Amino acid sequence: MSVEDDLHATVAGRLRRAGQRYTSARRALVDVLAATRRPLTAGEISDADRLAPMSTTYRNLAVLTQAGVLHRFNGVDFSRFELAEDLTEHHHHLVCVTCGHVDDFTLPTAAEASIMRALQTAGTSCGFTIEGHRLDALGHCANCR
Amino acid sequence: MSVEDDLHATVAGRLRRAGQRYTSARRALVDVLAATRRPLTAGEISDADRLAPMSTTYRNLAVLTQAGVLHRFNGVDFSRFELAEDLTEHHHHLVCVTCGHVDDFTLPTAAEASIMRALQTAGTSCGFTIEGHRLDALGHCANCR
DNA sequence: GTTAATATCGATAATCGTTCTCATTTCAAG
DNA sequence: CTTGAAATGAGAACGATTATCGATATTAAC
Repeated sequence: MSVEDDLHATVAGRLRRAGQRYTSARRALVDVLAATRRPLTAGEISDADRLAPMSTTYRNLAVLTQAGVLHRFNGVDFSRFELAEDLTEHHHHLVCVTCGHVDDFTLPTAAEASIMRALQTAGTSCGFTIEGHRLDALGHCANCR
Repeated sequence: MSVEDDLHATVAGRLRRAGQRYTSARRALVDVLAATRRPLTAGEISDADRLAPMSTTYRNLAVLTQAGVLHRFNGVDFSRFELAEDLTEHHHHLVCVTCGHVDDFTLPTAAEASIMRALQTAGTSCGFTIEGHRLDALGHCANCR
């Protein structure tokens, strides 16, 4: 069983649990995101997926997000989507403040652990239950420097 | 000179440098944000500012952001605005993924330093020049738990 | 102070990413 | 096959944000 089959099997399971079907349109959408190392906008996904209709793209993005397959985060301009972290690996984003380009990167597990410890401490003192975090590095990419 | 006067003097300077005036509407907007410990949406600011017209609120939010007085932050639902960090202090956000509420919190300086060190290392290997970071904790607030 | 030049205000229209509607098509089960 | 439920796709609707433009206020020069 290839790693792609493994991914699709996991996605199919999550959709089934959510009472949804794993149609070819949704499979194509997952393939697009699995082939990229950065979060994509709905327009980029529609383009990459042979210009699928926006209504279908948006609906399936919502379904897949609801089922825990995708993760949505809001940029300055558009929303972007990526595979949920437990389907890939925990990572962070390098955001170019000039052109808006986003790349992925990872931190050593020791750094991750110390961040989560610090957040737990701060969160409980504010009455929040911390479940995750979002750490973006802001700067300039090679093109915009 | 009170701390509020100091803030207003700094804001006036930045607007002047940007070729803009510090009008009473803009002063009122800064006062609203200075009196709050969390980023506010345009609607909240308009409400707090005696229901100022949305068009004026949005235009002044854009002007003040352009001048480096405010920082725009995209929450789960709407955009939110807060005073720029160099006018207050470096801090992070607790974001409730259910209701979208956002609170501020700070980390010990040791934790901040180790985060920046880790980001510098990761950034240079991707060709990015790192200038800052954005760390948000995601979870549930006291109401939504 | 007056005045002219210029920037801001505020009501409204326009924009645009996103969501909703609904008739048509696809899918899975019997 | 049939049949019923779910998904699709074209287009309308929505809503936060932005642009427009005449009225108003502020600044600077006299």
